[in-house]
Amino acid sequence: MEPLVVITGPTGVGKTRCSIGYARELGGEIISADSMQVYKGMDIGSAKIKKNYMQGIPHHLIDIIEPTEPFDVYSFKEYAVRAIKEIRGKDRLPVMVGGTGFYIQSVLYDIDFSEDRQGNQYRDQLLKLYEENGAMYLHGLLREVDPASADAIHPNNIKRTIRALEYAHETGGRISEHNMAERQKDSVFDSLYFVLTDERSILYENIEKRVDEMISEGLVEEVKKLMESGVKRDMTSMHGLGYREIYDHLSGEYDLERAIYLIKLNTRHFAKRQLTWFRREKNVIWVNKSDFSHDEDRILSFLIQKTKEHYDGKQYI
RNA sequence: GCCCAGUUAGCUCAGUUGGUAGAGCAGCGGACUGAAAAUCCGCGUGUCUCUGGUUCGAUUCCGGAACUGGGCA
Repeated sequence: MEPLVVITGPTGVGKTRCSIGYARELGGEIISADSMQVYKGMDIGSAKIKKNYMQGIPHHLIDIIEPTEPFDVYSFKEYAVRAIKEIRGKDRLPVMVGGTGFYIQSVLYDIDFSEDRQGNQYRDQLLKLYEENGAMYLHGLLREVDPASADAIHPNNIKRTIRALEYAHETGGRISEHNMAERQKDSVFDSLYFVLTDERSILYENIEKRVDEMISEGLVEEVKKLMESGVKRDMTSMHGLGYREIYDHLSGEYDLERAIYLIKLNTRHFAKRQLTWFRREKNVIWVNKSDFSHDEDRILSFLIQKTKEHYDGKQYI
């Protein structure tokens, strides 16, 4: 099996900083596992690493598409698998760094998303049905084709209801059965999964600080520019934290102070959700920064030591 | 100094005709397999400021104190 290191954790914990030293020490290249850093022109709000901080370490999957384009796990997986092959071709160590747990999972477990899709006609049709008849109606449709999914998905969760219906429509099968099968899979890589974390209160303080920094670095200007270049509120890129709140502020929904409050709040909620996700992942190595007195060097040597133990005797590093 | 009003969850407040209390937000927990920084679900965490009194029983009624806000001096 091919090696793959994952360095993840809640937003603002310091993944990016940590990853540079790590990759440098082990001859690695970084694959960003981040749903927003793929977009060009979205630098400040996505906390994208600056070129001069990369220290020559190659970074993949950053700035690969326009903010007007859609992006999803399926695309991510395709790009990521290609990048891993390329890195292994150079006999270097792929290090996946980022906070999008779902994206990491798709690669690690080689989740099958079936064929590429042409357009969203059926999805739009379902959305219309929902708008006209409500959530219960849509959920009722799901119950007809896939009762197990109907039991598992709350009627209010329109997105997942639509996806389950879409799956049935496209494949003729049931997504509940598909999911169950996918869940049985083991990692297809010889992987090492690190989750950086910290005490909740420190995490939240970091988030607040970081949001203030983003504002003073010009987040509002960045969003203004995106709006001028034709980015719309319902595009995937505008689902990004910080972007949507500033977008709404610039559209006159509320003042900047309120926008900043909301960014901080929503980012805290997000960090919490990330932790819930990682708690569920199997075989992860938790690295609580408080256990290392926040000493970056100690944390780095711990990661490196763990890596050497894990890949001991193998050629990767 | 005097006169009002207030003091209940982390915050803003509701309420109990006397039987130890509940909303919103915050917070916490969870789900997630083609939007995932998305989407959705669940959970009250409390010396009812303190202190006497009346009462079987006081967060609630009465007295006093403290603090906060406003007014008059």
